[in-house]
Amino acid sequence: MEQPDTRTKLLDVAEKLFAEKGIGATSLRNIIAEADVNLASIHYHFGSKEALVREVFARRIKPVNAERLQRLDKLEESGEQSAPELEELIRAFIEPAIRLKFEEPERMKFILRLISLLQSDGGELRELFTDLFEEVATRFLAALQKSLPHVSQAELFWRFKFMLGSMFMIMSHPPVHDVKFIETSELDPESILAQVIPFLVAGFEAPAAEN
Amino acid sequence: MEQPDTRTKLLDVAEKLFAEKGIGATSLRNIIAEADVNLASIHYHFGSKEALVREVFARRIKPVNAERLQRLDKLEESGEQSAPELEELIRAFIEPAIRLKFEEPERMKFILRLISLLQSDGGELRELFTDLFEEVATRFLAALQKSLPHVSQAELFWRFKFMLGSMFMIMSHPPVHDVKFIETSELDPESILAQVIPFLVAGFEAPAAEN
DNA sequence: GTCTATAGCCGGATAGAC
DNA sequence: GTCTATCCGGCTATAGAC
Repeated sequence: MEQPDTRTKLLDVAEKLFAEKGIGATSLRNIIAEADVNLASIHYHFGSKEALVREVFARRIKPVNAERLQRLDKLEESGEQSAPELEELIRAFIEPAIRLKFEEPERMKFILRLISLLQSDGGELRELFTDLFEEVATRFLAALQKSLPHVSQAELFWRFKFMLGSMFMIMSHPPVHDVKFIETSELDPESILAQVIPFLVAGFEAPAAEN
Repeated sequence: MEQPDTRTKLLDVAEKLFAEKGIGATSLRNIIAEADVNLASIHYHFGSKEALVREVFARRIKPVNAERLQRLDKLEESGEQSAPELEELIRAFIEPAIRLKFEEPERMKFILRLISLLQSDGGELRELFTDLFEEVATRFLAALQKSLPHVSQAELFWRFKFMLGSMFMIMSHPPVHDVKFIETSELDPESILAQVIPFLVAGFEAPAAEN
């Protein structure tokens, strides 16, 4: 059994604690206690708490976004002239995150909660969110526009945001202390995809508002 | 010009700073500095930081949820035997929050960002979220079920969560430091409702997944 | 690369005068 | 109800031995 090095252990523990307690509420001391390493090692490996936070996110998000772009590339290649199908686009965006969440729970169970936290953050974390997602958002918005030419740019923008909202709700499910007013339902990726994809396809295809 | 009392001033400033910097990152000292009151006054009026946080949320959320329930009551009365229309139900849920956000921006501009923060919180704040929303969620889920008898309970639950996700995205719009990859579009409540309602109606009515 | 020790600051909370 | 003064613990960061 390979022992993770200190740097990896720090990232793992930080990720877990950030997801459980929030970033601001997690101190470096909390992290080094649970990782069973020395306080100074965080500064040695990352330089500061802020740099640690950035690395916690980047380590997980970059591969997921790379997969999204790769799938988008494939869709755009194979279609060539005709625009990719809406459902395939949505799936290319949603599925990499969902599959990771449920199929590699040990690796991903914390970070996906954290991303929705990033989104609603009002502070400096927001900038990090933009850095990490700008390319994916731009490319997918353009592809969606080609598949839905009758939807105005403003509408498409909102529908894309609503899609993000649905994804964040999935990502932060189940709540750490489970919400009482709902029954926790199926948690395998297939069921969840089967729930969210038809919902989003119907939403994207909804008739335009007559503004 | 009526001067707000200390208690109100504290709630206002706390709300603003929580939304801007996050709750964990906002200290009581930040708050009393901007409110220009004494440090001890927070403990005098609220007892602790945690109690202040609870009150910041409750003050804003309770009236919105009361309005939602009132509108739901009316829909259920007037329909009597037949179930209320789906679009009306969605509107009764979404509209009170949206209208407040855009029509009373001074009063509501901070708290609505905060609520989406509550939702993605993994810690004790989650409990507060449940306390504040349990009744509304239960009542609306039941009403939606009656209007959509062919949708299974599990599906309805997810679609309800997706609706919350869309609402949170609206609430946290625009991001404090605006995201670069999107153009900020229309910000009046009518346009936004005209975007979100058709999206959600279509999503709720989407054909069931063939699991 | 890892550790101890500590600097120096900021946090929430409270006692007690007014 | 408001204020000052203060307790005491936790925080990030760094210096310097090994």
